[in-house]
Amino acid sequence: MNPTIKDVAQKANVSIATVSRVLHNLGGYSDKTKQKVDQTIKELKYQPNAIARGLINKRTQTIGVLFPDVSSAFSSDLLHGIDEFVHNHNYSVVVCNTDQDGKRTLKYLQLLREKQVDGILFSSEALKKEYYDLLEDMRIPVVLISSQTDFPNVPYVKINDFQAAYDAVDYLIIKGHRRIAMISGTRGDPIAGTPRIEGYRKALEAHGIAFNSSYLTYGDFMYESGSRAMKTILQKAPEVTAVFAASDEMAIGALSTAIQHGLNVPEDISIMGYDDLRLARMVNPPLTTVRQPLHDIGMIASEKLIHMIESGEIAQSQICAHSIVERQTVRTIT
Amino acid sequence: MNPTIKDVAQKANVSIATVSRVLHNLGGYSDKTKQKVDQTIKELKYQPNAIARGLINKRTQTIGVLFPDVSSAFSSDLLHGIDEFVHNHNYSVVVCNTDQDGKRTLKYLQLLREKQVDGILFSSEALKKEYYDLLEDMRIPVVLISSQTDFPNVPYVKINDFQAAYDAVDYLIIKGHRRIAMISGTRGDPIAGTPRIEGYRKALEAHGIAFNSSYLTYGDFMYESGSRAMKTILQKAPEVTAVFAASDEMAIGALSTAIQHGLNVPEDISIMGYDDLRLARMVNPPLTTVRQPLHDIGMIASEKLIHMIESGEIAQSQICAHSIVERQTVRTIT
DNA sequence: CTGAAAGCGCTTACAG
DNA sequence: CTGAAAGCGCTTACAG
Repeated sequence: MNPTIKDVAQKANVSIATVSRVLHNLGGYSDKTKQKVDQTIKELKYQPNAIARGLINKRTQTIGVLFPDVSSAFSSDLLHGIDEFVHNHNYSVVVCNTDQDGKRTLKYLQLLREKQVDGILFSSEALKKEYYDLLEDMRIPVVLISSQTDFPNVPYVKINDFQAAYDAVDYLIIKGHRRIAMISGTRGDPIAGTPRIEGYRKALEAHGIAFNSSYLTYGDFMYESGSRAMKTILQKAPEVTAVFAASDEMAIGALSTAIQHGLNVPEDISIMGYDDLRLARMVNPPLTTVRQPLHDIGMIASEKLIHMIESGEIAQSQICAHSIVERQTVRTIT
Repeated sequence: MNPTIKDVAQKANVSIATVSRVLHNLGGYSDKTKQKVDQTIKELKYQPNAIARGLINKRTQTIGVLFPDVSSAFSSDLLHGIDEFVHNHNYSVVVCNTDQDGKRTLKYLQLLREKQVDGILFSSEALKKEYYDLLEDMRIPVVLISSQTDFPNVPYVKINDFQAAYDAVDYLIIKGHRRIAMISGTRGDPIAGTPRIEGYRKALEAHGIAFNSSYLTYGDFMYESGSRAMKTILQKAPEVTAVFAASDEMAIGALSTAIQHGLNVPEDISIMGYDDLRLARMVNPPLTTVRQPLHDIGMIASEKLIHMIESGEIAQSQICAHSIVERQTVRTIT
């Protein structure tokens, strides 16, 4: 078996207490003992057992991360930021893929509790009362990512979805578009759905453009749904000059469909996305979109969570800045 | 604090040994005690502490996963398969992003050792002696994903890279192409580099086409490098009718560059990728590519690892089937 | 059918 | 400066 603290204590002729002390630079030992201990640690290739340590410290130095879909580009950008920050601060991350399935979410929350994670990052899903209650019970900090809640003590980090959508549509209008369709995300989604629709409507309104309900379609944020929505738009509202999609994936689905229907983008129709995934730069033409700084959001959320873990204080929610990234899918109408 | 086994024992008027027994359905207690215990567990909302359990069982029910880049589409497809299998078998996964940096790899391996993971999934990187030695020391099973090794007792799961590249180029040749360029991955990469180049060369050879060294360029698997390589090809070898890239990202980079240079794909130039990421379907035109079943590879590797953990046996390596996915970036030359 | 006790590998007062 | 001992929350022989 791997050597334990006992083994090094024996070999170095000291007590395990002393070994523990030099391990943690706690002082209270002579230089000579320190050297002896350090050396036997090396000889034995001793590495402390984090599990034993966790049991006694009631800290596992690990945080749990819940994603609705780990394999989405959205999640992986976030995960990258999270992983970076978390590892640099001596924590590890265990990931759970909830598959936007309420049952699994609850199951995973329980699992994370058993594994005694020190905190939880909860992404892209509304925090149901059921979850909140369990979380309360667990007495560990949580921070929400790209989501929002009114429950006390659970901070979130996200962009202002209303404003971002507003700005996107405003941008389109300023470019001369007036007949603008929207491909929204999941109908009724309180975070990434409704507020973005509101932004769309208010931007139209601010420019005196009447809202046309046949210009509003729904998808589920994924590529295929963007394709489908675009077909509907092309069929029912061919006069539209621009479409704003509530996710890059849907925008790209719309792009493909437009091209397959023989349209040129942006000459015949303009398309604008939402997210600025790595994807957005890769398609042809490169997608104009509103950027969520996902990597940063992941880092900031991690920072807040770790701060809460270590200080016991409640972190403030944070609204990150979005921006419009101009590429080549929107044309100016004169 | 959360209730412990002691709390339920007290409240149920039994010993902790008995609680533990009913927890594990070990038998050796009356129906009445079982009921009493079950009920107090519910009342107290008791959940066992996996850390304490791990300490004594020397099993943490968690596996470590090392990726060179968690945020790549490649890794996330893999991760999805891994997460699915692993959670269904009562394990959790902690992910580590090595950033293709040897130092971090070693550091993470050590971290995973401290955290006492039961096994490790090591992805997309060559297993250096240094890593192997440490892994030996740790005495836990490892399986390699999309990689390969001669070290004993470490199985891998991947596709046959030589054959897959061969088949891709063979496909292109059968479609009538003879002047075929290749955008290889990292020069000297023993897994995803050299074998794919060999496949390219052998396929040409088998059809009596001379290898032209100016048709072979190098990238690093990423989008930007594919763009750059394509520029070189367009400039130095404009007579080329098809390009085979060793990753979808590079293929898509090449695609974008071709289009930006005013070429039509596949009319003016054909492009073929490698991987079949979700991306491949999303671009325009949709990318013809060689498919690696990444989700399945993730699941199979997880299955092998867990089998090794639980049985102590060494799993067999496995070569998964690749296939050619015909989409719209390759034309037939007659 | 049930409980007392040892022990997993650590940390941390406490005493000297 | 150093060590003996208790204890973290469990599991598992062992004894009855």
